[in-house]
Amino acid sequence: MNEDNQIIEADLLGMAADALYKETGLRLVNINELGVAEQRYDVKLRIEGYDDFRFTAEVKRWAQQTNFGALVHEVNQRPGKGMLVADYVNPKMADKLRKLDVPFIDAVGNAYINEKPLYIFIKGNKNRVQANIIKAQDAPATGRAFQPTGIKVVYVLIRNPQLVTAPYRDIANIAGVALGTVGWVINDLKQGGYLIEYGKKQRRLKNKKQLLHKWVAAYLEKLRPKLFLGAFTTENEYWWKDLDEGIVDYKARWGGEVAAAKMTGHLKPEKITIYMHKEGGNKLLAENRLHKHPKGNIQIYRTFWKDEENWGNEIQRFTDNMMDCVDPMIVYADLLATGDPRNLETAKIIYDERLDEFAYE
DNA sequence: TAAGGAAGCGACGCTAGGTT
DNA sequence: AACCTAGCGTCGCTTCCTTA
Repeated sequence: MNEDNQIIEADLLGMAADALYKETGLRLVNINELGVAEQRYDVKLRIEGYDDFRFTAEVKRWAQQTNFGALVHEVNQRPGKGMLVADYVNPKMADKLRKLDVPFIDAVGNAYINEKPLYIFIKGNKNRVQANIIKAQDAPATGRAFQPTGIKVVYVLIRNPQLVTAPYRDIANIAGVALGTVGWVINDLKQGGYLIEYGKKQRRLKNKKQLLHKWVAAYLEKLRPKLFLGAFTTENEYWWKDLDEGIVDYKARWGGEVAAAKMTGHLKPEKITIYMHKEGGNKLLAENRLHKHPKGNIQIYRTFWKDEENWGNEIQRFTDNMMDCVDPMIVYADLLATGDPRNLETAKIIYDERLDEFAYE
């Protein structure tokens, strides 16, 4: 509801820093302002006196409610050393985070920081009323529009404006979700001010820019982690260049940096992101000698959209004939998720060139 | 009859509490 | 401290009902 998330997150950051100071006497200061493209994604921190300790914060309300794996994934994807800044980290979570060596601080003084001479581990501080104030301001994302299935629906609605007025059954069909889901999503969008109804059975998206940003955040948090198949590696460093458009033969597409490079020419891809359909996946892995490796630079995700052929002709207008790349919306999200400065720069370009204009009312 | 809404159900994931 | 387990809430599906 309240989309002043930046403010709330800044508050949360401040509260957590204060709490850490009270517990340890260490000051955490913000040395970097907002991120790119209105989406605040990250803030850098350092501990005063130890100039070397820099973290990139992942500010997270409702840390308890979010998927733990996704959370760790997100924090680890921050550039440099990621740090979770949360409203409240319960003891269980604290242990798990420490095990995985994920630094965190929360608003009630729990913390884990393990950097060379410095070792801090505080857990068990209770969730106080103060933290609850933040909670009270907006309920957790319990609305259906930004849940995994809702994200699918919103995606096809944004990409296919005519579809907004189509019968629920059609929307459900194209988005690949159940009929019952569509009503929930539409109502949630209405309530959030992202959709209006007029005349008889007419609907229209509203506030599309903000919707897009919300979609990106929700996509990264709720849906993409579920699509993640794993990290892979291969001997030939430039296999992806050789493959290029041939990737469509495997029913797969480039995402992230490769897609961004193709769209803007502003990037030399280091991490390779692929979205692949169920069919053709094994062939893709085998014929290109990709094998699983925890540190591999090839990130593979499942596609969440249905085959484009079923979408009708309207969709082609939006894909810009880049049939070997995923939608710019997804590329944009992929880039933001890395947090890498050059990627953020490129994300901005993609936003300006391919997303901003369509998002106008 | 076509379309949206509601009920009910199962699957899943998280939490708290107990046990080893 | 690490591991189970039961309990509970949420999500999303299918099916049925209501309304124009």
